[in-house]
Amino acid sequence: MRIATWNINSLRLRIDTLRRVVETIRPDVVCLQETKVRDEEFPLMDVRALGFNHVLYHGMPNYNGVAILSKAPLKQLVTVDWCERDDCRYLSARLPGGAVLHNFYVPAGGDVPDPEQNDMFAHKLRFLDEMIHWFDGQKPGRAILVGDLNIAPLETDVWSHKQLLKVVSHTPVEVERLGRVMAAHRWVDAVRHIVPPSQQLYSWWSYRNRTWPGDDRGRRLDHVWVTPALAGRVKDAAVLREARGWDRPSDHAPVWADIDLM
DNA sequence: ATGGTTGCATGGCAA
Repeated sequence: MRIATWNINSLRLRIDTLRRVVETIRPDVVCLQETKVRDEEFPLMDVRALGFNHVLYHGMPNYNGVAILSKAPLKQLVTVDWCERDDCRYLSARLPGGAVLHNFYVPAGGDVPDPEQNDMFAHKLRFLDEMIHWFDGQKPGRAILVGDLNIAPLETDVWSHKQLLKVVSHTPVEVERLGRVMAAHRWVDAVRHIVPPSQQLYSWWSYRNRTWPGDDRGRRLDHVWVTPALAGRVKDAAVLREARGWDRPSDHAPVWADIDLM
């Protein structure tokens, strides 16, 4: 099964780009973040026309919003409100074969990496703490976690480790928290299982760097993880980097992995 | 050090 994750930055604006992503990657399941559409206005017919007849979505006006698009039937699982607010950052489903799929949109955290000064950064850390406790209380089993985690954990996940140590997304406090989320459920980084950690790999490039891909100042914020039971079943994975160079792109590129779930 | 761009929705906020 090929599973893709993409922060689309407005589903309605980029439905044609989604079609191009689907034609290029040919995924069985697509997990979206930042759909930016309330449920009443979700473009269900357009999504079905792309071949996804089984669709879960959870959206709100203006911000956030997640969706899971699938060719095969899904079973929707209980939803969770993170940090006591329903701000549409999470959906989960059971896939054919029984594996659980989690789709996350972790808060970006604002600009100042200090929870005392910046409520958005405090929210990000609290969200990660809740993920730690949530996964700590569950048996790993067969599960897949994807999404925009808004953290680039490895030195090779950013264009300059040294220059980003104090930049939100790559600060030691966030990387340490994300490491504890991984440890809580013994998550394995499926993409780094395929692309060696020695190799630079990014999935996001700021809109503010107008020269893409010239200086290639990217970060790997989007992830696919699997539990140990599935680690040996990850057959391939990549970032669709070229999508960042398409007309009117999202600032994130899609990330996908092939996982043998049978 | 600062400002740079985008989307949603029409002012300013979050990314």
